[in-house]
Parts: sequence; structure tokens; C-alpha cells
Amino acid sequence: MPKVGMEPIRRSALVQATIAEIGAAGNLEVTVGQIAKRAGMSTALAHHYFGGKDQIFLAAMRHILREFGTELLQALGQATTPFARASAIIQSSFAPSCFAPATISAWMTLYAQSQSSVETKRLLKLYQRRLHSNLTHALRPISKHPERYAHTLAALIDGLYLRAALSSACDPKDACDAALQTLQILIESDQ
Amino acid sequence: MPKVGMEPIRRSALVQATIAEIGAAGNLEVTVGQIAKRAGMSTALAHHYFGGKDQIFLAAMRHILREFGTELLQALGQATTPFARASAIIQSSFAPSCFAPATISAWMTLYAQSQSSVETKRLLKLYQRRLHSNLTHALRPISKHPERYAHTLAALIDGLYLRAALSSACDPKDACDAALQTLQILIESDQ
DNA sequence: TTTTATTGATTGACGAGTCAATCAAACGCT
DNA sequence: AGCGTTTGATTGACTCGTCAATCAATAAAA
Repeated sequence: MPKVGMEPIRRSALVQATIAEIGAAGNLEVTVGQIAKRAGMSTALAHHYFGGKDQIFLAAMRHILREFGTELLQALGQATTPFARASAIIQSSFAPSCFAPATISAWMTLYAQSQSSVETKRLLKLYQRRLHSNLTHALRPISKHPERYAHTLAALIDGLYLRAALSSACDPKDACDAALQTLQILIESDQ
Repeated sequence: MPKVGMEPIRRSALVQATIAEIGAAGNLEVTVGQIAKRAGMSTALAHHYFGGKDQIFLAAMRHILREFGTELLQALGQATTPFARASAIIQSSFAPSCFAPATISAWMTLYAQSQSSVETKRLLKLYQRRLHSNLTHALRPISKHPERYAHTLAALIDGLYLRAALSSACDPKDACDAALQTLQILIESDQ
């Protein structure tokens, strides 16, 4: 029953299916056919709307980044003190949604692909810049070295995420606590 | 000119070629044909010695891990104080050899692949366990929370490496300094 | 003559992207 | 309301390329 205005629906369905399929596979070895099937359409249609496999993957990456961005923004909105802002950034980074299998796989492939795809690298840098800038802004009123500590904390968040995501032994809660504690220590250290 | 005892030479050549090829491509989209060509032999021979593509990749990963391990061991041998040991671990993690394009790509694919390959995951966990245990051992005499700080520092190292490796803006030296400084702060914090 | 090294050629599978064709809604005209 | 036309949606079938893996054959040491 072909109706008009299918494009946004189809695109969104494909993005969702891509994320789900990446999550199920654990890596990028996912065919357009699989994605299209999960999204309930033919491969030809997927190509019709996205042009190619790369475009589909990039759209999925962008979707995840955007979702994370809005979540973070919301958390920041509720924070009143600078310290609360920094805490909110950390807590958002370890929110349950960041640990859905599909999200983890997407992040890992984002890192891996950024070596060979300029557009992927651009996306990754965008995320890193935002995180850094948010942290710097939060730390400025309460630290003597906002830039430097922002860099350290950003890296710490990424590293803790990596460990929590990849080793089932270590859970998100612990990672979050470790980051928060380090924030505390860093701030106390330059009183 | 078929001689006897070619196996170790061929295997080593293939591992080298694999790393070089991964580095050139920036990801795992590398064919057995490319690897074999670079190593100066036919694809059939590569299969003959390794059995399959996966085995070749795993051998390359193991090689990188082993190389890193010996480098670290050597640095640790020259350290006399506990603090020097911790510093040595950090400095080894940011040694120039860790930033060769091929090594970076291999690390990233290691993370990405660990989601879908149990053997790769095993390798990654091995590295993480070693790093953690080395750090704990170094920190025990100089910190009240060796385990906890080891975890934090290990994550910090990974995170800083990630950023230094992926963004050309931020170089290994800065990353190393940031880690060393954080080590200092952590230790001072529980005096 | 047995074992090891070596490869060219081949196979079989898989997957991205294309195309021509179909179908139905919307649109415009009378 | 009736009728042709355009436009977007949709797909099955197909092409073309790639690549992992295999095999049979050759060559030279041992």
C-alpha cells in the first residue's frame, strides 16, 4: 500500500535496524540485506533511500551521538552548581542507554572506523570536542586548571567506559563511581 | 628454492605483513591476498601455514601484545622505587612504538573485534589484567587504595591513548604528562 | 621415495549496487 | 465526478566484483 511521505519513516526504521543488527553481530560485518530485512523492506529500497552502505552506517552513528547529546543536555539542565554539572556529565556518560549491546558495538566500530573514514573521524572529534568543552565549562568556576582537568576527565570517562563495556566483570556503576571520585580528588587537589 | 625450515620465517613474515597492511588500510578490511603479496608469497601458502584468515589476524594481535609486554618488562626492570615503577608503566604505554599507525589500527580493531570474537576478547582481557596487576603492585607501597587507583589509572591510560592516537591534534607526550600528573595527584591525595 | 615448500588455477559463496517494471496515491483538467 | 498523467514507493531479479578456501601439480631437498 504505497503511500506518500514514507521517506522519514523508512530512514528511521533503517537506522534502528542498523543499530540492532550491529548490536547482534557485535561488529560491522552486517549486510545491507540483513538490515533491510529487519527493517521490513527490500535491499533495493534501503539503497534507494540512503544511496549506499556507508551512508546507512553514518546515519546510525549520527543517531547514537545525537541521542547521547540530548540526554546529556537534559541532565545538564537540572544541575545548578558547577560541581553538579561536572557530575551530570559523568553520570550521563555511564547511563544505562550507553551500555546497550548495540550502543557498545557502535562505539567500538566508531573508534575502529575513524582510522579509515574521514566522516567517521569527524563525528568522533565532534563528540570529543563537546565533552571537553562541557567539562571545561563546568570546571572553570571550581578549578584552577579547568582545561587540563577536563582533558584528563574526558579521557578517564572514555577509558572507564571501555573497560566497563568490554569486560562483563566490571559494571557501569563502579566505573561511574571511579570517575566521580577522581573528579572529587582533582578538585580538592588544587585548593 | 624450497628449503626446509621455512615455517617460522614464513609465519613471521606474514605477521609483519599483516600489521603493515592493517596499518595502511586503517582497519580490518584487508585481504589474505594483500597480506600474502606483501609477505612475498601466494595466498595458498598463507592458508597453508595459518589455516585461515582469523588465525593470521590473531597471530598479529598476539605479536603486538607480546612486543608491548616485553617493552614494559624492560622498563620495569630499570625502575627502583615504587613510584618509578608506576611511572615506567605509564611511559611504556605511551612509547613511540605504540603510536605506529599499524599499532593504532591493531588496537582499535582489537577493541572492536572483542565484541564478536571470544579469542580476541581473551587477548584484550589478558592485557587489561596485566596492566592492572602491574599498577597495583607498583602502587601498593605508596598508596592506601592500590586496587582502586590502579583501576583508575589503567582506564586513564587507555582513554588518553585513545585520544592521542585518534586525534592528530593531541600528541603522545601530552597524554603521558597528563597521566603522570594524575598519578602524582592521586598519591598525594591520600597522604 | 618421502617429506616439505610452493603456487596457479579454480571453486563456491556472498554481497553491494542497479534496473526495469509494478502499483497506487495525488494532481490537474474538463 | 470522470479521466489521463505524474510522482513516489517498492521489489524481484540480475550483474559484477571480490575473496576465502581448496586442490592438484611441481620442485627440491632429505
